[in-house]
Amino acid sequence: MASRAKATILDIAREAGVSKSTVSLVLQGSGLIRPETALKVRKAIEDVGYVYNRSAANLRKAHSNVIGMVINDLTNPFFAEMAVGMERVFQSAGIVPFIANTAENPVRQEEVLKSLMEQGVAGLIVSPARGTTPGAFRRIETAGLPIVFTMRRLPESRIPVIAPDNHRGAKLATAHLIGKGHRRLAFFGGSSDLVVYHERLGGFREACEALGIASRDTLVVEGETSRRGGIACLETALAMAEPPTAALCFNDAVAFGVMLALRKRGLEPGADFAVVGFDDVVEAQHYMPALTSVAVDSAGLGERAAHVMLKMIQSRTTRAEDHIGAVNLVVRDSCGPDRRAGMGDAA
Amino acid sequence: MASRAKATILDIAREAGVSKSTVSLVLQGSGLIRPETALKVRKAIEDVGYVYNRSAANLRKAHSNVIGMVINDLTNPFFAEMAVGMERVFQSAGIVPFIANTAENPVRQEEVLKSLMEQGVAGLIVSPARGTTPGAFRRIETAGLPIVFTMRRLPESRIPVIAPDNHRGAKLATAHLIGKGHRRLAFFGGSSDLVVYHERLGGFREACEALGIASRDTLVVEGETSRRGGIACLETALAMAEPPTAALCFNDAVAFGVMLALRKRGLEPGADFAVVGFDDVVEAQHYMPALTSVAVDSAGLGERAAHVMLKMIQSRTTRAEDHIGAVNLVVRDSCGPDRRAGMGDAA
DNA sequence: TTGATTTATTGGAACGTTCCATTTATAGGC
DNA sequence: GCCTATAAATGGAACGTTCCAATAAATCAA
Repeated sequence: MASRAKATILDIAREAGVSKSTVSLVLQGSGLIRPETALKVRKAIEDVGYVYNRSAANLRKAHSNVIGMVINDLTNPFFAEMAVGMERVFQSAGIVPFIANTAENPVRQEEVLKSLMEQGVAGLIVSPARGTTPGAFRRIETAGLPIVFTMRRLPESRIPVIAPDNHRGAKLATAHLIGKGHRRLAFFGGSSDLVVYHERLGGFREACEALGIASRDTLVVEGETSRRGGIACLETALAMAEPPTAALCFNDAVAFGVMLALRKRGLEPGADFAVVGFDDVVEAQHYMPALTSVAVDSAGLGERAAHVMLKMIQSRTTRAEDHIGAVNLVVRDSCGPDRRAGMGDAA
Repeated sequence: MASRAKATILDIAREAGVSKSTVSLVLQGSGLIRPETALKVRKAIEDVGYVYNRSAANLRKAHSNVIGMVINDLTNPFFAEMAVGMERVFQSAGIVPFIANTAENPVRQEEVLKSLMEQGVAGLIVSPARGTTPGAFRRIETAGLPIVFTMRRLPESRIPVIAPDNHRGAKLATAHLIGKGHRRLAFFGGSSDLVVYHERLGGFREACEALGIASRDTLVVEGETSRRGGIACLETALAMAEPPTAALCFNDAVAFGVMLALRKRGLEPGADFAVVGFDDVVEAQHYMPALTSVAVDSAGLGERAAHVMLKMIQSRTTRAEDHIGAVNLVVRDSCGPDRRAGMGDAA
């Protein structure tokens, strides 16, 4: 055990009675080597317990076969689903994605990006942490390293983005709520330092306006994008003089929180208060009641991001088109009609 | 932009008018350098847009500051929670963990491990994929690379394991069920190629035996460790002549599936059929009804695994003690008394 | 046979760091 | 002023690959 000084290609060469260059060629699967020689070498590789040293190789070769995937919140199942989509396409391209979590912390993100770059990754797929400064990716851009954003974009950045059509999704969901008869609507969760927030809120507002809901009848409550945030939003909203009867939530986690808080107050989500989520994570359909949500096809976005990255690497460019993924509203059981319309409120 | 030929410490040296050795020293934060010189160098580093090349450094230095974390199912929130725990301790040690997903695929696992090793990681924390062959980690062991398993162990391996006390957890949960008056019990989900499965099932059996449940009154249904698996298990069980009235599930995902399937049949989880989960993921407390589950402290296990790894790296050993984490049963609302047994207890 | 071609193999010079052994500059003691 | 001790900076040899240019061996055309 504690095997002394790890084996190098020179050890293999000695063992197999060939030159180091031959070994190198075999390792790269070159067709130039006579099959019997290759076999001999491969045997020697086994015998000495050799581990390829990519650091050494990277010193000469331009780039590695690893790409970094930087995610802002690993505990959000949404990102796990996206990661799985990416992995599917990278795997078939012989690329190994390494995932790193920033936990929404820009400082941590800085460290992670630095580490990934030092490691010599071939490209970066990033879902930026909240509060990322515009200059945070300058380094990477000047290094000419391919990078694509997923889900979130930065205010004024030329980096390509793969994201769902947030604006349309929010419009769809809001129209659904209004169609159910709701007249006092809320938008729950998220915060204005996120571009996505503005997109979704924009869709919400546009639908309200188009369908004749006065802006004084809309309520916007910022908050954490988590269950806890949802709970807080609902509390705030119900404390108002004329509380809303329905809410579009920034994402499913917030929606789950809202439903939880409703239950705690003895209100039935869906019947007493309508709620729509965003993202349509797998749990959405298993909740009680099942959550109506805007499906964004997370795995599909992941695949798309991976494809774009692959293309950028191959064509050694750092430019690419944005990609706005289609969305659709999945109607389940969390939005009944407005009950109070007509008869004051019961709560 | 597109700055060709990336800058090296030689470029910095030229820019700052010092030698490459000096630059290297500054990079490592050596106290040997005069502060003004260091400042000058640091400025030059900024100016040329330098990116540290860890590959080159690794060629001389023994090991890097990255450790690999290989996970068998990223979409299981349990692992995300564990990952977060690990990250907490690694971060403060200046180590960046790279996460890779194997999706329960031993072949993929092989690739991932290879890639991580080539990358020159300082250590590996692995939750092995189902169906991993005993020899899969031979390579890593002979290379003298520190490795620890989490959650799962391999049949006959000397690699240290960080895992919860599965046996005790299952016993606790089963005793709880029996205490509620249930006499026909099931164990749902998991499969016998997992050591964990035998541990949990063993605890279940031991409790049954100790508390006077005949083994013909117990039912064991293997199945996927997912919601889907849970649904299937329940269907199978209810199709029996004398179906069980309560089940211990292999993990929370299975339990969620069971509850879902119960609802679909018009049965109320908790009242009509008792179910207890394993792992106590965050969703457990938010479910309807809230799920009684064996809490294993996932984040704590992650932290512990990280600490063990850190110690192994520092003491450059490849040995470490196993660590069996404490468990406790969190009683919520998913297990009522057995209704069919006359009247059982009043709780 | 001889030279030309093709097929296999090989030595050596990079790649960008680290680190040891030196050198050079600075300060102190007398 | 000289010698010594300390502080600061430096050159050069690794580290384990890749890749080019060169060589050696085998094949072929004449």
